[in-house]
Amino acid sequence: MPTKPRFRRRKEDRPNEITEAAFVEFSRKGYAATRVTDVCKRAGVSKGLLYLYFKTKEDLFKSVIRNFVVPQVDALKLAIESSPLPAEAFLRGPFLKLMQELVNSRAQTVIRLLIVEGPKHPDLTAYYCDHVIAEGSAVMQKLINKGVANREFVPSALQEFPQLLLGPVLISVVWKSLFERHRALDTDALIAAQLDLVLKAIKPTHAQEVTA
Amino acid sequence: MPTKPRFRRRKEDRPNEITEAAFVEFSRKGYAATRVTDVCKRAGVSKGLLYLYFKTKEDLFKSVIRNFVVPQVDALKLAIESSPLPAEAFLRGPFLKLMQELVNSRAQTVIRLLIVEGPKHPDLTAYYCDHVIAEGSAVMQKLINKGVANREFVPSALQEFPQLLLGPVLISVVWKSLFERHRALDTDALIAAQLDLVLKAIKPTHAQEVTA
Amino acid sequence: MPTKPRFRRRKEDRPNEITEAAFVEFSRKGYAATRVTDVCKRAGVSKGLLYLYFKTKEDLFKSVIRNFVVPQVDALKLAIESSPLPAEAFLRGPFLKLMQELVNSRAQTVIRLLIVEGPKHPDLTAYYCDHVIAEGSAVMQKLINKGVANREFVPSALQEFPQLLLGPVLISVVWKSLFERHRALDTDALIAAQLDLVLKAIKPTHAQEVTA
Amino acid sequence: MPTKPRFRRRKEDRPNEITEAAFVEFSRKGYAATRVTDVCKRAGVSKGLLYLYFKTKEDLFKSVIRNFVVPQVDALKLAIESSPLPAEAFLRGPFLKLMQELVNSRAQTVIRLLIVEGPKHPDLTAYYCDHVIAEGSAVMQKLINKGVANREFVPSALQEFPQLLLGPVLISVVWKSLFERHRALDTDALIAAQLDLVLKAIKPTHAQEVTA
DNA sequence: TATGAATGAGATTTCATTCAT
DNA sequence: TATGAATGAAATCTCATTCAT
Repeated sequence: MPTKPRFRRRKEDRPNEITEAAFVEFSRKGYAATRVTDVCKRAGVSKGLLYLYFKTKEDLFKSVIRNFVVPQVDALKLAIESSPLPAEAFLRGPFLKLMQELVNSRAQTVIRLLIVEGPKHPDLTAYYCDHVIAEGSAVMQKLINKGVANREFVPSALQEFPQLLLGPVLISVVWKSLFERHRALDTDALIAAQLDLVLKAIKPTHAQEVTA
Repeated sequence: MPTKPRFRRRKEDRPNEITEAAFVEFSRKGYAATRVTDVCKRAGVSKGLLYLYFKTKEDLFKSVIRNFVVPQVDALKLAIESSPLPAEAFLRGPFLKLMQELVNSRAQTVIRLLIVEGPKHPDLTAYYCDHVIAEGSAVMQKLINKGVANREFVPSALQEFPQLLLGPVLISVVWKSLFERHRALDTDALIAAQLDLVLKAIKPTHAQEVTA
Repeated sequence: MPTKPRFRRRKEDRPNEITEAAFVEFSRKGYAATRVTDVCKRAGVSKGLLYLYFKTKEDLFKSVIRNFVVPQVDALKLAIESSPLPAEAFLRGPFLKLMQELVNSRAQTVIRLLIVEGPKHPDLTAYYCDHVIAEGSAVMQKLINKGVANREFVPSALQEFPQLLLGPVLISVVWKSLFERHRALDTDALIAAQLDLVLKAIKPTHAQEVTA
Repeated sequence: MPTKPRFRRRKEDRPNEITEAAFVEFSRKGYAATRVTDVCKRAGVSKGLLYLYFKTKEDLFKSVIRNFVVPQVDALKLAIESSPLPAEAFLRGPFLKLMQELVNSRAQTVIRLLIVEGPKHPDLTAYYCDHVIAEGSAVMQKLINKGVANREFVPSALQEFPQLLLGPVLISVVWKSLFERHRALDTDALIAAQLDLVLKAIKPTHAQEVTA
């Protein structure tokens, strides 16, 4: 068997391979504690090559965030917009599942990294704000509004603050990274509970139905 | 013998002064980016002295967290236990105010620091878990249960997951540190909205009351 | 067989093209701060090709020096030897002009590079010493001596140190690279002044002429 | 005998010790090729300490230049201004000696370093221009003018370009660093020759004296 | 010939921690 | 107690050079 070739020459794949490795390292140790060398080792690449594709460590970090964030939001948008289900059914079905999965996905890492490093990178948070927060909120808002229009829901503050649905997701993510080893939390149940409470609050009561 | 000269600080104050200075520095730059020297400068103390009281930078960090966390929880416990108000009135009154204040208090900093550094310090998160999470949850749970016992509230998942009330607090804290400069968020309204929705969900409806 | 296509450069030109590009880069940033990559870019050539012609960066440097130095000296030699003018007329005419031009020519760059890198490359300075210094001095010496023989000039230390004529050239070169932006210097006048003073010193005075 | 103490605690001397060491290293290898580590080793100091006193390597370099330049110029100024000698006697005596010594002094190194690094550090050359070039020229100019006023000298371009006297000094410095090992040059004689020629040119001739 | 992706040694700089005073 | 000069390990980043293609 031949020795490992020193050169591999795969220009197109390299940036992704490196970003992937960086994601893993960052998610384990956080940005500051991750050494560029470790990323290189994981990617099976020399330091020089990493710096060929990413001007600085910070650059690499931004690339990690951007790479893993956009697909998620797009998936959500697509799911909501293409679904024929009525609002409540959609929320209790695909939407709940998506939120529950978020907690165990890479989103967890990205959220933690953002919380940590965000304040130092205004351009990154601006990007995130526009592409994730704004679009995500808009899409959820549209869904709630559709329900109100349908008479599935009564008007409520949720129309203004659709992100309330994500409160337990954030709690879960933080919990998992901090307390999971000390105390279990059934994040699926937590997220479902919030959805349930909120739906109970915004669904017309019998009295209202009668009145209407 | 004369009294101690006033310009000479009493040594017992030193650790607190240092912790206080460290809090400020950590909250501005985060743990990794804070230099011990800066903490010393702010505290008006030499490096040697700091290392007399705190074995390592990490040690200092833990002290910061512990110092600012316990009083908060104690205040909450006291407020809940000593209040004569019925559950809903308490939630809509003092409790809401307390949650809203949390967002602008030092809690914000502590939460961010914990998220960042927590994973590296299991003992710290264990401590936090026991003293803040567990006690805080217990106290909120007792409050909800009291409301249920009173027939103010119907049974709900909130009894199992009282932390759902804090979802919007966490959202607010994260928002403030990341997105505030790009997009405003009325955190008071957000927190109030969640409380309102949840109360709507767990208060007996007319129908239920009649039935019951 | 058809003629070689014109868009394909003939390989014999490549080394010169590279040396030319290197000259430009070296003269802008100095040897150490010039990256081989930049030379390649300027020459429109890949790194591999550069290293085909020049074993190392140092090698390239030496080639630059040699390439631009020899023609200059040859021009001077030719000018002096083929000129029918008497010594003073030659000095005040073509020689002065040549010196003045030197300051703005590539010689400036070469001199700076030599001063910087020379000490590290004894073989290069040896080459330079033999081909530029020795020959240049000899040629100027011959000129002065001719003037003395003619009775245009009286004997003087200039016969031993003809390089004194170049003092202001060196001053000008250094000045231009260091101080020009802060303080202007009329280098043409400076060089002319030295020539004038020296000629005044070595031309026979009336008294001497009479005596003689 | 005890082991070498790790700490020496000589705050006041350190910057000078380090600058001195840096001077030696820079003068041997030039700025770019000198490693900070080498300077530290020579100074018997850790890298951290060097960076306590000098923010960057460049900073250290500037300090080297400034430290060795000012005393020289001050010495020249003092010598000229306090001397009772007539102009020619001063030039042939103390001034000649000073120029000759310059070649073998640290000035040689400083000049080489300046030529090499100057173009990259406009602030440094500005400083040098003001403190060395301007003041040096002014002081030489005053000397020449005094001689003209005295009728020791006739008016000449030397009044405008006193730096012509330094031409052979520059030649000598460059020669020593580049060609000395290949070909000897009697720099003392070279400098004296220039002075002699120039004086011959600017002293009144017999004819002129008679006429006048 | 010709390319340019890939290497890796080595440079500068930072900062938590120590300890002579 | 109290100081802050001094340490040195370790991190990021650069660039001359190589070699599979």
